[in-house]
Amino acid sequence: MATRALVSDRVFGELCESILGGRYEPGEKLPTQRTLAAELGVNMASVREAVKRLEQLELVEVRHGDAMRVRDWREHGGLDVIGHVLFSAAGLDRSTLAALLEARRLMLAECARLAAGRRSAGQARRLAELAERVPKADDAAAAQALDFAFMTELVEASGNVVFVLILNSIRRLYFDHADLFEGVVAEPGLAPLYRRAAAAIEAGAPARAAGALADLAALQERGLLEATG
Amino acid sequence: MATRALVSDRVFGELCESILGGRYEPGEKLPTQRTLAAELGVNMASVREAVKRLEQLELVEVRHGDAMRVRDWREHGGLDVIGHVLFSAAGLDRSTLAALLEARRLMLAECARLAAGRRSAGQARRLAELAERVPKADDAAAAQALDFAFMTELVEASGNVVFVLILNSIRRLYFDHADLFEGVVAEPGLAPLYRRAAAAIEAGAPARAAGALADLAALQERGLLEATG
DNA sequence: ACTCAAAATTGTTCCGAACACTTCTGTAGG
DNA sequence: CCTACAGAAGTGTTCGGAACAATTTTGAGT
Repeated sequence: MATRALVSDRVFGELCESILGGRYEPGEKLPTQRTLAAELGVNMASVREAVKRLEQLELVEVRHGDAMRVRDWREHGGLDVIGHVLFSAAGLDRSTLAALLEARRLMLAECARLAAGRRSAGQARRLAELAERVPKADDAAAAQALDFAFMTELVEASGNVVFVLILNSIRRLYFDHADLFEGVVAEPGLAPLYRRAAAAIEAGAPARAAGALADLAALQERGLLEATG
Repeated sequence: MATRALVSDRVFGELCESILGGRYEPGEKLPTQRTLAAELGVNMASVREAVKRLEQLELVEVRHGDAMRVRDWREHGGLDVIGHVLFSAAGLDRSTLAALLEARRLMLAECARLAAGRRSAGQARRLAELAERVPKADDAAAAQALDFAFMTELVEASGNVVFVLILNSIRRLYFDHADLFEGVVAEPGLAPLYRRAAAAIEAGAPARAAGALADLAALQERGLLEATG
């Protein structure tokens, strides 16, 4: 039984789209909370809960006694905003997708470089195992899950918590819209690259590890951009 | 006139510390909203607003009809969580700071590489200008502001919106705790590196640009870690 | 034209109630 | 004895209204 969507979530979604969709200029006043509640036919408390989330994302600025104002997400928004600009009402934004994949590729390559110097024995073993299992996955969903498990282990092995958190932000997009990301595992020729990466990390060869990950991610990138284009 | 802290902000802060401070195991039930409201002596609506922010950060999972449960921030938390783990109640976490600076260095180097191939004429000019102005800053605060302006322009020139958003997440730490980050501009010998970086980007030399930024960031990193150690 | 107090506007917090969903419990039926 | 189901209990969700606090606007008085 699909539980009914929360009222505050609906309000959040509407405001999010209005702001990210450019229906408000940065600095422009938002309608008052009372007005929003009346227009949307909901209680003011629900509006406030939605506003608190927008405030957490730094999409709006609220000042007691004054109006709420929208902020320039490109200037103040954090990484968690990316999902909302990738999938706006207008559909998938391909230039944002390209940027996302490029950033992913560069960061994973750097993580591989770090991992080659820091990975524990267990991490090296698990990476090797996952590299073998990814190509053997039954369907796209399983392959995606294994691919992400591989990347998660890789980033974990880099020993840098910041990259871990960045990957977490990306993971949400990956799984919330799994169908759109099937392309990352669709390309043939990926299997040897997983193995090359795992081997280089186990061998403690930073440059080779980074190269392998860059190649792997670039191939996934190509496949995905073609699939969605 | 410092406006009094909001009730929901106070609740948010307390819960945030409890969760990030490890006072709850991942998956453990949180007290009920009614209980929290009673214990903290506040209204339930204020608790809910705080919870919505925690939910946005994916620090808690709320299920209608069931209890609220804390999530493992290391597994689900996005980049925006970093600030709360860097500055917990126990003070500044130096290992997290080291990770942050390392990730910053690697990403800025990659941004410089991209920028060398994509920067507009105006961006190249502004980078060169900022490179000249940074060393001439009157005090630490001004130097920090110029340093960040330089990095902002650099990331902007990389043409990748994901890196822009990541930098935004980092900027908050930078400015909300400006005193702790004075070290980034304290090191002598930074001035020529800014110029080298700007020149390489203007010349369209990716490898040189990446190298210059890596050196620059590494020097800042050293200065900051020494200053806070 | 300027100053300052009052009014209007807007966000903030509170209270109490009703509703919706999940889990627990105890009873009836097998 | 065990299962299945209805009811009770527990918890999050939404609502309506009221009072409070901070800012902005207004207007009277100088």
